[in-house]
Amino acid sequence: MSHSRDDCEFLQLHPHIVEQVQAELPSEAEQGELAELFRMFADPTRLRILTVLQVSDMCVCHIAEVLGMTVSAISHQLRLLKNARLVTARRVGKSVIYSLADDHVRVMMKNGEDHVRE
Amino acid sequence: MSHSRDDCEFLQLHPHIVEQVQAELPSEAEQGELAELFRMFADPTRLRILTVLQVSDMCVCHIAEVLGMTVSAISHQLRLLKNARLVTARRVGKSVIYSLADDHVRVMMKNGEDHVRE
DNA sequence: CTAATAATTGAATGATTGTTCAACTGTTTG
DNA sequence: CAAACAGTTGAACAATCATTCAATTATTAG
Repeated sequence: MSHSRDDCEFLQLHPHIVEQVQAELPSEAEQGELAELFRMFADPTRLRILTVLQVSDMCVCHIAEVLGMTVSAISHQLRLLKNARLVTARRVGKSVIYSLADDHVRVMMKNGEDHVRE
Repeated sequence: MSHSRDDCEFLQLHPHIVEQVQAELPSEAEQGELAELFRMFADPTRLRILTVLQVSDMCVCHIAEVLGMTVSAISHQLRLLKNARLVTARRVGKSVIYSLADDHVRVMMKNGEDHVRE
């Protein structure tokens, strides 16, 4: 590190602020989980899948058709969304129908949209 | 594509569902902006920076110290957060003090935390 | 049982990205 | 002015990741 701790003059005026703030921070494990959750919404394809499922439950085949992508690509992303408990799957005959896991997903997306609209 | 549109029997029962759902979807530009917003929260370091700034405005030097990372690494991430209008910067002497841009950031994070806690 | 449809999976590939390092710009102090 | 501090920036590197392709599982129809 070219900047070591003692380089900062400001720190000498507030010698305890670093420890104080550190004490208030959530654990790294919690932050990691939170980052993983946001990461699910951070990819355009996953976001579009979630948007589609807000309109209607759908089989993989339909989702792929709506988004103009391969079934394989969609299936890979659905697996991530399912592992993150953002969607659930139920089998109906040969098809597997995916749904949003709960309303929290809608809230998260609505919140993001509000911020984008400034 | 190994699965073409006409392969799906379900589609023949609901021939217009794809077009109906497509018509309700937001534009790709909107979805892209939304994904970019979520991407800012999707990295542990950026998330920790935002958490630190929730406790107190801080100079780059302090943030680096609290998180145990180099000033350079923090500065790179702060640039992304500033471009996304999630933080603002003001110069005070030799230091640059960073702050959360607005309360929307807090809302977004609180929402994510609620979902992580199930 | 065989053929066809629906979906999943693993490996490979190309693109993106977070951190490091070194060089650089601003600001203050002597 | 020169020296020191605070922060920024660009290139390079390693790691992560989304998509493709091919092979495979599961279900249904003939």
